[in-house]
Amino acid sequence: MGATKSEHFTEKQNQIATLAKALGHPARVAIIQYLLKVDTCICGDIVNELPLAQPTVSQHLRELKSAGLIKGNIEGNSICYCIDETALEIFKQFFAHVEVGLDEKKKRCC
Amino acid sequence: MGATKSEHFTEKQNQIATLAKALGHPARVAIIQYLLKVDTCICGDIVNELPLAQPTVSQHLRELKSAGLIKGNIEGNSICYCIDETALEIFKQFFAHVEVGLDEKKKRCC
DNA sequence: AATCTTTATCGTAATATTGCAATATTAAAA
DNA sequence: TTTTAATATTGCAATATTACGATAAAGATT
Repeated sequence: MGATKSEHFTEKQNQIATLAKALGHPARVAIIQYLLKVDTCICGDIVNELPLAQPTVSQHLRELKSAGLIKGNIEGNSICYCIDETALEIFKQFFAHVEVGLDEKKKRCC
Repeated sequence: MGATKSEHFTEKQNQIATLAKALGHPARVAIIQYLLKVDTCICGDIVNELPLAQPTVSQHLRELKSAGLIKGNIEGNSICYCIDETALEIFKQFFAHVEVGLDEKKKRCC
């Protein structure tokens, strides 16, 4: 026990959950917001921006990357991280579905 | 160590992270989808729908509720759970900001 | 080549999450 | 009022996450 039973859920449900989970930490929200704000996106800048140690930030970046929310390009010495729009598209699509579902629900019980 | 350092982040960042974290499990995604699909929303139905034991589902419902994504109304013997649209509104707003941010970013490096 | 800079990885401690059996709670039904 | 039905809570084991110091890796600079 303790491990999520992903195999019992649909691929789509797991996909949304993975994306949401990746965004489920304030540091990772902050990273996404920072990447949106600045024009350049060097990893070191992110480390300086966040109130966390470098290895911790590196770990958060890896999680965002493995979830597909960001991508990283090696640029000489340093690494350039950017938002990956495809993941955001999936997210957006899910919320669009939610919206439609809510509109179609006539009977509101709560 | 081990605990998230929420105090170092903005209220907004923590709010988004909390919502995303609540959605960061396939069972909880499935619950939201189920609530959108059905007209009635009795807790027992959710338990039957999910491949998890009743206490586990109850726990997931509590997490969704404490994050503000759903609300529960006592209805006689049973409990009626529904989606709370205000939380979804916050989420939607965040993604709208992301969208704007992406559009304004001219320099794409990755 | 030696050093510096930048980022990743390892190891590990603290804490949180997931899942469920057992049990409690509360309201309906008999 | 006993029984049944529906949810919640407790307690606990397994696993995952968070954070960071120490260290590694790899390109840049001198």
